[in-house]
Order: sequence, then structure tokens, then C-alpha cells
Amino acid sequence: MDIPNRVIGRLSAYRRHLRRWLSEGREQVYSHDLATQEGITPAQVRRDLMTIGYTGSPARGYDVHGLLTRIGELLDPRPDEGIILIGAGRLGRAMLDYLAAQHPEYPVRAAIDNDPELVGRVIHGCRCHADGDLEDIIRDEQVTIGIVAVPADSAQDVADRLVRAGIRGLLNFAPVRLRVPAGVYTQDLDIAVSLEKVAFLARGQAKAQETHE
Amino acid sequence: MDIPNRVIGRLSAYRRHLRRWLSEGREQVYSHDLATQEGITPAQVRRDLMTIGYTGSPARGYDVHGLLTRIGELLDPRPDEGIILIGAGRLGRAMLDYLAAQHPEYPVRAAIDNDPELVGRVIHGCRCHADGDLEDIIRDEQVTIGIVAVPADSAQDVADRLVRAGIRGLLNFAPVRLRVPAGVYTQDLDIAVSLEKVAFLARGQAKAQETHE
DNA sequence: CTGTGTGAATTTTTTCACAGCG
DNA sequence: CGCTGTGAAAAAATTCACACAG
Repeated sequence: MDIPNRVIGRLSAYRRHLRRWLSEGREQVYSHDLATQEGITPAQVRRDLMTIGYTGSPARGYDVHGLLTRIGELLDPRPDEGIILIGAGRLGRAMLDYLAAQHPEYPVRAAIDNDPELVGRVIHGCRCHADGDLEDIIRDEQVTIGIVAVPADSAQDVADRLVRAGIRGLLNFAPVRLRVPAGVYTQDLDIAVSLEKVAFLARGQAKAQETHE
Repeated sequence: MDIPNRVIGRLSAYRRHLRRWLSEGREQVYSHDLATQEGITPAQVRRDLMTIGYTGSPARGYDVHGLLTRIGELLDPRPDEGIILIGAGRLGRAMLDYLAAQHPEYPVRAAIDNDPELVGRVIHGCRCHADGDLEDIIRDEQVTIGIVAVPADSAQDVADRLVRAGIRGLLNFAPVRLRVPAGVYTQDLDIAVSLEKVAFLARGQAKAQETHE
């Protein structure tokens, strides 16, 4: 199966609403319920669910629990897909805080920082290791995903080391485009780019709003 | 003029490379230079520059300084487009830190938090105000952009207040889709969504990598 | 009626491919 | 040549619109 990245992003968003509704005791939803929440068309929601092979009923819509299960099969983090954080500066620690509080299901195995002050400390339940331990941790702890939260000028070096150590995916906060070989995937989250987009849009010089990415 | 959001994102990225090259004394670049850096095709770069009406020369490519100026006209923050940060928690403070250090050109006028412990403190050169001051600050200090870094359950309330006070654009870190009236633009940056995308991509279940969004 | 599932149409985005220039 | 600028083609994403079901 082959699901476009865009669809994955929307599924992730749908899931939030479904979880909320489930916790409120709601058992069925219509495509327009999800569409309204996300500001998209019902047709798009149906198309997305078609893409993942989930079907509803014209009479009752989609089953909340069943759809959550289906999306979970695709998106749930797996225990053997460990995460490592590189760079425990302000942003890195904010990430650890956020993940520990909001997403305990993510297996963040370790943080790495070259500040001796931080090494050995446990930050939000995650131990901070020295820079040189990076390779060992990835190999020993089933880490497949790296979160890069280091300054721009060391981001590519870090990425190269992660790739050599066998990482599969990178979430990059540094304001550079990481160059990785085929088979390794990066998602760049550049805050300055997003701010510039908002500033431009806010000036009313473009036509539409957009999400994530 | 009407420039798609996607193009804005790429222009922002091009600018980083152009600045670096300018500081290295380079005066001309070819579309393939930018394309290589961003992992896209030269045709796309040329198309983007065509969109913003910038032309180069077949012999020498594009003028680094001139192109930077053109992109700056579109993207540079303006002094009367103030920014306000709502929520000076860990993520909000990481943002202030990042902006103060990397983007001093952004006029962050104030932070807002309802923690009395924070109110009155100056964080990275930015004063933290009480929750109730939100409306006054927006009206008095030419604030047009809001950065929402509050918990999910208060994000929509905050957004509503910002909209009523006349905000034009929102950068939202809360894991909810903000509902705003036409004319106000939001850019959602949901870290959990990005992580889920990376995890999915890293599993090798999709075909391509993608940036920002 | 009010929904879903989906082929077809449309719109948007990206790439191709080539004329024209120094 | 090797590049830009750009129509035209292709690909991708989104929306339309309608058969069918309860």
C-alpha cells in the first residue's frame, strides 16, 4: 500500500477528533463531521478513508472505534521504533517535555548533548548522554528515528552520523535542508519559514491558508 | 500579485542559501545551485522566480544580491507588523529564545501568560504580561501576528480573543485546528503530526519525503 | 431525504522540452 | 555550448456529481 504524505498528515488530525468523540461516547461520525473540524470538504475525507481502505455506511457514517483502530495500524508508534533526540537545548527540552506529557507512547530512548553540564542528567524521564554515545545508543536500543534539534551549522554533521548509524527517519528543527541518501526520510520543521508564511499571508497577499507541512 | 503558499516556503529557503553565498562573496547563482541545495529540480526554481517576476541572465544566472532584495520585499517582516506570543511555557520560551538569537528582525512585542510567576519577568528581551492585557497590547503596539503556544484546550479561546482584537495571522503550535474567520490566516505547526509522518515514512510505507508544510 | 463510494472533471503543482541568447 | 524563460505536457491533489442504500 502506498499512502501519500499529505494523507498521513490528515489521518493524524482525524485521529485527534475521533479520540475526543470516542471519549465523549460518540460511536459514529459522518465525513462532514471530520471535514468541518479540519476545514476541508467531506469529499476529501471520504477520499482519504478510501485510500486507507476504510468503509462506512451511508446510514450511519463511519464507526469511530473501527476507524481509530485502522488509523492506529498505520500511525501508532511501535516499540521497536525508538527515538533519539540530538540537542537538549531549549527547543530539545521543550520537545522532551511535550512528548513526555502529551505523547508518552513515543519511545524516546535518549537525548544527546555535548554540554557536559547536561550529560548524565535525566530530563523528563529521558537520560542525556554524551555526544560520543550516539552510535552505540542507536545500535543497542532499536532507534530508528532521530529528532535533530541542534544549531544549523552542526545539523548536517549530526544527520550524517545518524544515517551512518542506521537511522531511518529524521525530524529536523534546524534551519537547513538535511541531505540524506535514498531510503532515509526527513521532515523539516522550520519555524522561521512558518513565521514568514504567516507574516506574508497576514498581509493579505496570498489567497489561502494551509496546514502543517 | 498572488503567490502560492508553497512558493513562499521555498523562497524562504532559497533566501538562506543566498545569504550564505552572499557572505562568501558569491555574486551569481544558477537555478541548479538552489535546486541542489533544496533537493528539487532547476525547473521548479526557475518557475518560482518567474512567479515573483525575477529574471536572470542565461550567461550568468541570477544576481545574488538582487534576488535577495526581491525576496526580501516579499518576506521581510515590517516594523508595523508586531508579534505577540501567547503562552510562555517551555515551548513559548524556546520560541522567544530562538527568535531573539536567530531572528532579531522579528518585532516580538510581548509575551502573555497566566502564570503569575512569569508576569512581569523579561524573557529574552521580551516582557511577559498578564492574560488580561492581551487586547490592549494588540491594539496599542501594532501587533498583527500571534504565536499560539498554549495547551490545546485553551488554544481556540485564545484564538478567538486574538481575532476579536484584530489579529491578522496566527502561528499555532497547539494540537488543534484553529477556526478563524475569512481574512485571518493560520499556520498550524503540529509536532505530533510531523513525528507521525516521519515514523510512517521511516517504516518505508510511503514513497517520498517532503518539507515544511 | 441524507449519507457513502467513486469515476470523472477540475484545479494545482511539477516537470518536460525547447527557442533564444551571450 | 550551458543557461534562462516559458508554453505545453504530465502528474498529483482536490472537488464534483451521481448511483446506490437505508
